[in-house]
Amino acid sequence: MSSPITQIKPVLKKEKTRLLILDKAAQMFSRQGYQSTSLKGIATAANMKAGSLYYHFPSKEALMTEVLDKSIQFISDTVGEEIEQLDDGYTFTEGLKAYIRGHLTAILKHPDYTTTTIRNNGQIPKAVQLAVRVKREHYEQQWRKLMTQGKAEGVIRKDVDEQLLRLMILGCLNWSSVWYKPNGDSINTLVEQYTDVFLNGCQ
Amino acid sequence: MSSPITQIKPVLKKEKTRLLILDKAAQMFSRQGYQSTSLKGIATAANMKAGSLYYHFPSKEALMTEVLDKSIQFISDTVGEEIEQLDDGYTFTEGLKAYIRGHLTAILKHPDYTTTTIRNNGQIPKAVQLAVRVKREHYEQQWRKLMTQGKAEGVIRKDVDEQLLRLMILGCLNWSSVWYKPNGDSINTLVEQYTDVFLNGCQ
DNA sequence: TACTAAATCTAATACCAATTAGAATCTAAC
DNA sequence: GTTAGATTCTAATTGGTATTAGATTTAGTA
Repeated sequence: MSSPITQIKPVLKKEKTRLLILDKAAQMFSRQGYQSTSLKGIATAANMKAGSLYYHFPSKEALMTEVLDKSIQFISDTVGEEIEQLDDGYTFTEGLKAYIRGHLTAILKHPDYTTTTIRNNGQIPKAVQLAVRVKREHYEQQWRKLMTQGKAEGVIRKDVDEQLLRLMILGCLNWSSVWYKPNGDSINTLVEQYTDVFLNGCQ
Repeated sequence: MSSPITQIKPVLKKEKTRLLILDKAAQMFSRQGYQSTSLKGIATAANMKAGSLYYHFPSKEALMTEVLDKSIQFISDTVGEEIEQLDDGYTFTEGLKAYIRGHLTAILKHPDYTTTTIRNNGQIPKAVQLAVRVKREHYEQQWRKLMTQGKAEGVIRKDVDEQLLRLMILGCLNWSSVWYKPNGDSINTLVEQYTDVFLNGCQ
C-alpha cells in the first residue's frame, strides 16, 4: 500500500506552483492591467516559459478570473473575521467600523489581488466579469444589509440616502489603494478617521 | 489678397477632425483601457483608416496624452467656473460645495474623458504619466489650499487630518464614475448629500 | 478646367501576443 | 536503474499591433 506521500506530495507541489503563478499574475495585472500583461511576463516572473502556464491554467482569461475571485474572497473573508470578533447583536456603529477595518485591511495588505479587482473595472473581457459577478454581488449585499440596519437603528438620519452613503464609503475605501503608501499612516489611523468622519462629519 | 476663409476654413476643418478623433479615442480609452484600444478601432469610429490618424497625431501615446490633458483641464475648468460664481472671500463651506459640484459635474457630464484619467491610473506608459503630471499636481494643490482654509477657519476639527479628508472626498467623487448611471440621481442630489455627510456625518 | 495643398488611404514592415502539439526532462516509486 | 507519470520546454501557428512611405483622393482657388 502506498504511503500518503505518494498522493499528497504531488498535489502540494502542483498547488504551490499554481499559487506562485497566481501571485505573479496578480502583481502584473494590478500594475499593468489585463491587456498589457503578457503570459510571457507572468511566466518569467514565476521562473517558467510561457507555454508551461497552460499545464496549470487553460487560458489567460481563466488566470484573471481566478485572481479576481481570490481578490473578492479575500476582502469578504477579512471583513468576516472582523465581524466575528464582535458580540452577536452588534450595533450599526460597531459593524460599520468592522466593515471599514476589514475592507481596508484586505486592500492595503494584499494590494496585488485587490487592486486588480478595483482598477480593472471596465477593462476585462465580459466572460471574466460574468464569472466573478456572483461573489461580487454577494459581498455588496452584505454592505446593503449593514446600511439597512443603520437606517433601522436611526443612526443614519432620515435625509441621508443609505445606498448613496454606502457608495460614498466604498469609494473612499477603494480609492485608498490608489494613493496609499505602506510607510505612511497606519491602517488603524485610517479606520478611525474614516469612521469618525462618516458618522460625525469633519466639523 | 486671399479672403479670411482660405486661412481659417482649413484650420477649422482640421481642428474639427482632431476633436472628433480625440472624442472617439477618449470613449474607447475609457471603456477598454489604453492597451486594448487599437488605433484601428479609434480610426474606424472616426470614419478613417488607422494610418490616417498619423496626419493628426504623431503616436498613440501622444493621443492618450492629449486626452488625459483635456480631461484634467476640463475638471479644473469646471471647478473654476463654480468658484467664480461665489463672492470673493467665500467660506470653506461654500468653497467645498463648489469644488464638489465642479468636480462631480465634470466627471459625470463628460465621462469619456474623465474616466480615462481615473481608470487608467497605473496602467499607462510612464512618458504619458509624466506629460500630464504638472497639470494634475496643480489641480491637487488647489484642493490642498481649500483644506488649509477649512482648518484655519476651524470648520475642520482639530482631530481630523485635513489631507486625509481631502483624499476621502476625492475618492468618493472619483469613484462616482464607476457606478453612476445618468438616469439615476441628479448631480444636485449627489452634491447635497456629499457635502452634508462630509460636513455633518450621517447621524 | 487645371492647379495646389490638405487630408486620407494603401500596402508593407517588423514585432509581439496567445495558444498548441509534441519532445524533453524531472521525480519518485519499485 | 528502470519505468511511469507529472511537469516543463521548444518551436511553430495564427493573428493582431503600431508605425511608415508613398500613392491617391478631396476641396478650394483662379
